[in-house]
Amino acid sequence: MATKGIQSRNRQEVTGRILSAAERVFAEFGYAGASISRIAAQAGIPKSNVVYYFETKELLYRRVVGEIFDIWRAAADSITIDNDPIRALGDYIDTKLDLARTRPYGSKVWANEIIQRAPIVQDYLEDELRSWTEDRIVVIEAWIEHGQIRPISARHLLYAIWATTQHYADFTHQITTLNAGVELTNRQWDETKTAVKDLLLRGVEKHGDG
Amino acid sequence: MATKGIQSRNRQEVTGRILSAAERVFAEFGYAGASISRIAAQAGIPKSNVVYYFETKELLYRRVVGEIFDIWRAAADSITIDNDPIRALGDYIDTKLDLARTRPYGSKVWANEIIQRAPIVQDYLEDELRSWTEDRIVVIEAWIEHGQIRPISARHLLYAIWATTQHYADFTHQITTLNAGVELTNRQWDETKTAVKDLLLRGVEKHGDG
DNA sequence: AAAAATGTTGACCGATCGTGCAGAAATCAT
DNA sequence: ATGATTTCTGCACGATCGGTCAACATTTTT
Repeated sequence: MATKGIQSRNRQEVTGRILSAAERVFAEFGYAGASISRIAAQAGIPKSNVVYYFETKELLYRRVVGEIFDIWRAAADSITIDNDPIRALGDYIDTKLDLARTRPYGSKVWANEIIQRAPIVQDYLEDELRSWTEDRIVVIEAWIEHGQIRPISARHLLYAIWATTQHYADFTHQITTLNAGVELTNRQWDETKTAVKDLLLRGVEKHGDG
Repeated sequence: MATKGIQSRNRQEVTGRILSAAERVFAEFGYAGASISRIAAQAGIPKSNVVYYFETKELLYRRVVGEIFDIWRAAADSITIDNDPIRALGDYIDTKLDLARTRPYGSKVWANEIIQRAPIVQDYLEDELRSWTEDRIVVIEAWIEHGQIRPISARHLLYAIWATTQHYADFTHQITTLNAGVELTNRQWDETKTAVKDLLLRGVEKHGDG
């Protein structure tokens, strides 16, 4: 009774491989350019097997987008009214830059989807992202009212953090090319974290040249 | 002898309509998802006519990417060693945000291409973008040496400016959705310019709370 | 006015797409 | 061991893709 049997175990393993392959292929070819057969080849199984587990290309795609959305949402757990603003925002930037490095394909899928006007996941934007964003803005504006940070635009601060952190995922190829064609080293990723926080949070801190 | 005749006039008009339609369709569907017939329909001409003027989908695409690349390059004319740093960078941000508003499709095409690892325009990156970027970094580092700005990372400052300004083009749909579903007004675009410069240039200025 | 060059268009080709489906293979329940 | 259930796979379909081509229309050149 402890296990669910070999079939269930395989089901989870195969669907996991499909999702991972799909995230990569959707990122590298876009929704229209990603074919089910390419995803299947990337996962090492026949095309029909992908359809068996996810029914349609669109349903598979929604699962991929939903995963990255949930991960990003969890990354902002530090933004609460009781936390220190600079530390909370710094942690958020660090976490998002870590995700830019470890899950670049997910970020690219999201970027592709938004660029193309969210034809598939518009409901995510209107239901979950909108309320989520408003909640964070309330927290940041409370920090301002309490005199903990400078009176900047909370909304545009969030947008700037999203833009900058996701840039290091979505534009990895451009950054690598401008880095003599080699991927960023551990040290360079640390420098990136420091530089991004330095640039963005200077404009937030109360005392300019602390 | 003053004119080139009716044919030349039409040639320019038709190719212009095709390029404009292609920029939009490539942005909204990605390279693979953009079909020649859809571009033709957007331009109001038959598919064969698009092929007649641009031969292949790839050549048409390269023309579209080349256009936006040239426009962006010109936007950074203000970044020279003789200009005041804060004013020069502020002008650059203003100009790029204007372009985000007036040429959002071009920005999206570029984003799509880089996300997909520049399969078509890798030579642009290695030849033109690389040297162009190094030149701007030299200017910013000279400003630092002359004590005109704080010693920030010139490279990451450039990346932050690119990321943030292009975010308002590439993620227009997300921003609109988070703006109660209506496009940004003139006033909101002005607020955006102010907020972006406030956030990014605070970290650059020599005297923190001027 | 005739010839040449340029522009325009629909028909067509082989390839690939998403997906439906029948049946084989493997696993589970009894 | 046997039947039920789940998993897996090859094949076939209509649609669409990028691109070719020959026929036709218009403009330019002679």
